Amino acid sequence: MNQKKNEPSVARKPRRRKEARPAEIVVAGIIEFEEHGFAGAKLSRIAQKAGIAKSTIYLYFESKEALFIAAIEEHVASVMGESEAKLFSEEGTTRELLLGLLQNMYARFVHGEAQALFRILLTEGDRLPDLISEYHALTIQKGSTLLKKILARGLERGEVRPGPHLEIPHVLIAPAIYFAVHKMMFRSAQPLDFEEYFEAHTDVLFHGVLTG
Amino acid sequence: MNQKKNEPSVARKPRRRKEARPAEIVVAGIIEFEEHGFAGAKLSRIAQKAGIAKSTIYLYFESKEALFIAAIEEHVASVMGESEAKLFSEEGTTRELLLGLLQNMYARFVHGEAQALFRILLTEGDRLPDLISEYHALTIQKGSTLLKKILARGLERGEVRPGPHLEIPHVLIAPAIYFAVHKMMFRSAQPLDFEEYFEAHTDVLFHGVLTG
DNA sequence: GGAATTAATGACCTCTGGGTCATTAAATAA
DNA sequence: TTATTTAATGACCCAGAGGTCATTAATTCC
Repeated sequence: MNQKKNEPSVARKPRRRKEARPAEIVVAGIIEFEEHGFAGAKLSRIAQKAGIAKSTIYLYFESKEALFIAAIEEHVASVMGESEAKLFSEEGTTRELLLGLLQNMYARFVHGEAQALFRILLTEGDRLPDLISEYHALTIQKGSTLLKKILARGLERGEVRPGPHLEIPHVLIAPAIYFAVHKMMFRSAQPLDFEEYFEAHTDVLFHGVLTG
Repeated sequence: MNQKKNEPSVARKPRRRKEARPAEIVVAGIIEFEEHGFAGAKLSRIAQKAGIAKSTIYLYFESKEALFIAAIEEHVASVMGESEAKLFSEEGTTRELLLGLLQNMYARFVHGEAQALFRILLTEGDRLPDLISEYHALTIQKGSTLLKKILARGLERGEVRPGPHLEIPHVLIAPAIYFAVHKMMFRSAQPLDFEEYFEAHTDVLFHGVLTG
């Protein structure tokens, strides 16, 4: 059973790691999956990005699909984790609370790492219904719940006018998502100026839902 | 040079077409590309959808990439073609004009065929800068120009308040795009109710930019 | 220092999928 | 009816990518 193939040759440079490897592979994987999608991603390129051999990936992940899922899962957790509890601080005017929420959203989806994740899930989400649900819960669900609270509080304080937006707050943050989408599609063709856009968004939003 | 391979066998059913074929292949291709992206799309599956053999595709298209580009180009033209000139009819209140524009947008991007195209370009646009530019010109560019006109007219008539939205009208139609994106990602998880959403959108929009 | 362990490797296997081509049969011409 | 043209086919080719495995060398254990 022992044929004499695999005569390896000389000179390799295998310094050890171990705990670090999986994370490195995941990082390289995220980049590759974001650039090429699942089908277009190549394990050889991921390995290259991570500075290892292709076969090394299989020491830590069972398959391309397994790596994909692990990578997305970790990214969902790490990117969407913290920093939402303090947003609803009960202090400040409704205007200030909304402004803080929007700044947070733009920071995440337009400037931050969440954009890559957003793009991957938008593209490849059909194969990952569970992750989509989790992502939905961590972003849209959580965000709109928070928004509803802010609006309800504002209504009590007389700062927010009544209307259907109290139940469908998505409409209010939609321009932020639109900006992210626009950036993904048209960043080469015709980029939007962020400062102007942000001002237009808040301006319309405030005039649209605030009293006075 | 004449080896005796390809001993074909019996019984096929090749009734003729000819002018119809390319269009059929394009339709099957659009569906396949929308479902699986460029890299994930299989010519065998496209052929199957079109009811022909895989090799028949090569009678009409040079390669997978050529088919892809031809398919997208045709779809951009056919889906985005007509029906925008009459939107700005100079008659009616600003409110009515805006309402008409929004209904048109939702009809295209949420209910109509433009959604598939939108998804493909969002996913695969990086490889097609020219098509992206064309698409941008036909949709965003044209739409925002029209919106600016409506708003400018409204400003003159005293129906629209001044503000940064006059220059960045994207903010006003963003919720429609958001709805389409939400539908693409979360249609299984948590679909939005269209009627409610549309009402919230128009309500916030009108309060946000109209006077009185 | 030597043996056992194990992180890492690259040659190799296999199969899928884009692409080619000789052959077939329906349509058309003669 | 026969010959010619051509739309269509399926067998085939082959590169590339996912995945496997015997081998290697750094590390650890004694």
